[in-house]
Amino acid sequence: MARKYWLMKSEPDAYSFDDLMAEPEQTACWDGIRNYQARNFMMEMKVGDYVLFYHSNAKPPHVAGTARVARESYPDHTQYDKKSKYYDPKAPADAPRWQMVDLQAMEKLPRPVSLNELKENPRLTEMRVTQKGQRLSVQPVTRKEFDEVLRMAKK
DNA sequence: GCCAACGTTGGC
DNA sequence: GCCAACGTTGGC
Repeated sequence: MARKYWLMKSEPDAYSFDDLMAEPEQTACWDGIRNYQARNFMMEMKVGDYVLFYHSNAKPPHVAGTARVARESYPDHTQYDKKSKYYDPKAPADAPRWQMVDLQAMEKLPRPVSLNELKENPRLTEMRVTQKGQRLSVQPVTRKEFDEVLRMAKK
């Protein structure tokens, strides 16, 4: 089965690529996704898929690094944690509503690639993150798009 | 801080 | 099932 490629957003003030790099084994669970479309994409992920780690709400917003899927989707424990801001009182105890994956950091990009650069690159016009009003925090990208972002980071 | 775009909720 | 109200995302 061919590897798939994804883009995942995080606000660096909340959790940055460097934070992921600093984790034991550079690996962490991606909890807190509370959007069905984003969750469904995570449930499609397989170990070894590659991820562009995108910093939203940054100045400017940018792709910061790459990661790989280290564990396929499993229930997000924060939905049952009343002290968590991700607590979901409607999640049935026997049927988890929300799932997460584990991500392992791979490489920090040689330089960040800004959203504006992505928008200006004619090869990336189909990328969802470059399209207006596209807020989805987990989105598929093509291999060509993934490779193109890496190529841009090396110039 | 503003606000457009979008998703969710809940009354009817 | 419709849709207004509301909440969130996230660029600017």
